[in-house]
Amino acid sequence: MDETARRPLPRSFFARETLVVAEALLGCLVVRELDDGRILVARIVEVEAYCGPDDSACHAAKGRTPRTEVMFGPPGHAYVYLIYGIHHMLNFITWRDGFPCGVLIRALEPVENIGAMRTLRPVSGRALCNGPGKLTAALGVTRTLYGHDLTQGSFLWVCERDIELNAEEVARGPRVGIDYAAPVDRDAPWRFWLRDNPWVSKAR
DNA sequence: CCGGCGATGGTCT
DNA sequence: GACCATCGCCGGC
Repeated sequence: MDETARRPLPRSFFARETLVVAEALLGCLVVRELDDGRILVARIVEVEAYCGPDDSACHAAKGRTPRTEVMFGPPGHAYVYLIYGIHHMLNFITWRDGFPCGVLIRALEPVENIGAMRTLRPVSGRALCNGPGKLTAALGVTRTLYGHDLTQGSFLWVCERDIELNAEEVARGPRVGIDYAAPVDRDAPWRFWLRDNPWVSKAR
């Protein structure tokens, strides 16, 4: 990847409706700069949209709290939280200031510096980053990146896709792991993935 | 290959 | 004190 291709996507990319951003993120590259300067690159192959206070699956539906504070701010920032006491989840904040919503990154296809990823998460095969808790481990993403500005080109950012993507390559369906949500939200087809991509997470 | 279950800690009631 | 936007292990096939 050359230097121009590593430019971070601007805030205007994230400042669109969450479903639009979610689908637009497919095929894009996540770039992670470790504290020692090493650069890890991976392609986004699966995401889920969480669409504001009226979406009962969205954390912000339960109100504004210290944890969800970043969701209520401007788009283009990282929302990282811990789930089940073990796994970090990585989300990108979308749309507009004051409307809490975002996109969960659920699976990545490793592209560059895979050896470093396997040091951070020593497993073989596709278990490296085919799940939301796996990919944060493989990229060394923790709560220290909570609220991080994704448009600055440091530590964590996103680059536009470097491949062609046709509409028929994109699949969509209900989100995973939100049984507690209202039926209308449980059933909403707000999970997007690259059809047939082997790095997509196992449906649970 | 698969299904069930325990781990583990921050967050909110 | 309950709830989790999950994962890995273990046992059964």
